[in-house]
Amino acid sequence: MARLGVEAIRRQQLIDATLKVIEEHGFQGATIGKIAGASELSVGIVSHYFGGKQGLLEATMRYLLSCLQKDVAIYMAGRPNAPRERLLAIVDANFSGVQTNAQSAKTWLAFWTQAMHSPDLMRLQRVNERRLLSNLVFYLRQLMPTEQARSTAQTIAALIDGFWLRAAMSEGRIEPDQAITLCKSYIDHAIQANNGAC
Amino acid sequence: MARLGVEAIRRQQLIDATLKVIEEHGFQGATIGKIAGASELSVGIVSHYFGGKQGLLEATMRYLLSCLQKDVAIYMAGRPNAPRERLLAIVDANFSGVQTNAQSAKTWLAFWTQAMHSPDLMRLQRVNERRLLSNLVFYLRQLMPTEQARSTAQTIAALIDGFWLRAAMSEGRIEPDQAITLCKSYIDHAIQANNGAC
DNA sequence: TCGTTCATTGAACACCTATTCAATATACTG
DNA sequence: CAGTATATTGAATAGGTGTTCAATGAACGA
Repeated sequence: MARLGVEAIRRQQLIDATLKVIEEHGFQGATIGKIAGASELSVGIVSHYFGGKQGLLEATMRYLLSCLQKDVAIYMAGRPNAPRERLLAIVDANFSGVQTNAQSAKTWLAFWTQAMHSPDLMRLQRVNERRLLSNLVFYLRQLMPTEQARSTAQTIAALIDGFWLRAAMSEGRIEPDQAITLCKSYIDHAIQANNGAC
Repeated sequence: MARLGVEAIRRQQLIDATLKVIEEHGFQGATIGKIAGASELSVGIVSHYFGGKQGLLEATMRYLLSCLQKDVAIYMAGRPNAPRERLLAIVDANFSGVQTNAQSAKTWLAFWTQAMHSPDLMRLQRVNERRLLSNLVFYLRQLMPTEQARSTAQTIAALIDGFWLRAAMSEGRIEPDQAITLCKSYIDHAIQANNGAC
């Protein structure tokens, strides 16, 4: 085995196991013992690579955020460079996680809840939120006045979060297609309202 | 002391203490010991009146839901009986909790998270969700076609949840006024779009 | 006043969790 | 093949949690 790669492999093993256990047993039921069992490693390895449970949870959230960021990049790369197309790509990317894994919404919600009492997690969450907002504002400003762009961005962000929340609550029977359709519908309405149409 | 009223008083004491402790220490940090301390009662009383910690948490969520329902009734009573007014009242009611207590959003989020792994809490959450949706659809149908009313209701519901989530995350620096304004703005846009205006 | 019922207490208990660290296994080096 | 460093283990530990229940306190009726 590649000696230098062991650490990276083990870390990812543990992060994957953490996601799996949270999905299955919830945030509260995600114990070191269960995570170690799911990763087929020992309980001691968590402290060795992450300094403790908290470190593993932070790393797991960081991983989820990086996946989201990567999805945004991918969806944008596959579309023409026009403001409206960029906005729709952002919506698609933000719901791609729901499509691939219905349970992942639960994990996000668990992290959000945990973040309120953990400054480190909260900071991560804030960075992600600001990135989404500034992304939205950037493209909306090319379609409407700055002030209105800001309001519309806030509304789109709330809409995305709201549909995620509903997806998490609906226990598998989610319809991300509907959420995407409604989000895009709102975006087009907001654009048309400023296009001087009529 | 009124002998027959003791039970009701104690139950409310414990529910109030639960809300206070969750606000302060989060859902995970809300232990029987802390709740008992905050209520100035003993740890044994929880099992006596609620059968255990889980029972107390369910009763607390039930209490929050009943408060929300009461708020909706109050805000509706204070406005004229017109579809648009009713819709705006629903928005106001759903954000009244944030205004009075910035931290209560955290408690809601904690309950949502908990609900995913507790069938009883999930059932309560579903009932509440359906009530909000059917309420919205009822009034929207008087302003637009049924199909569009359904979509708009879904969007409004997601918008409300999304702004609640952002309120919970923003750690006190929330601006419910802005959330209310944006929700109402969306409602008016949706109504005008179907009014054949232009 | 005494006896009875209801309300409340909180120490004792059993259970669970994260962390630690000496022992062991594994993989590289000379 | 030693020898050394690294990687991994998992039993032992310490701390914390919810629940129980015998004992105590308070209020009421006869």
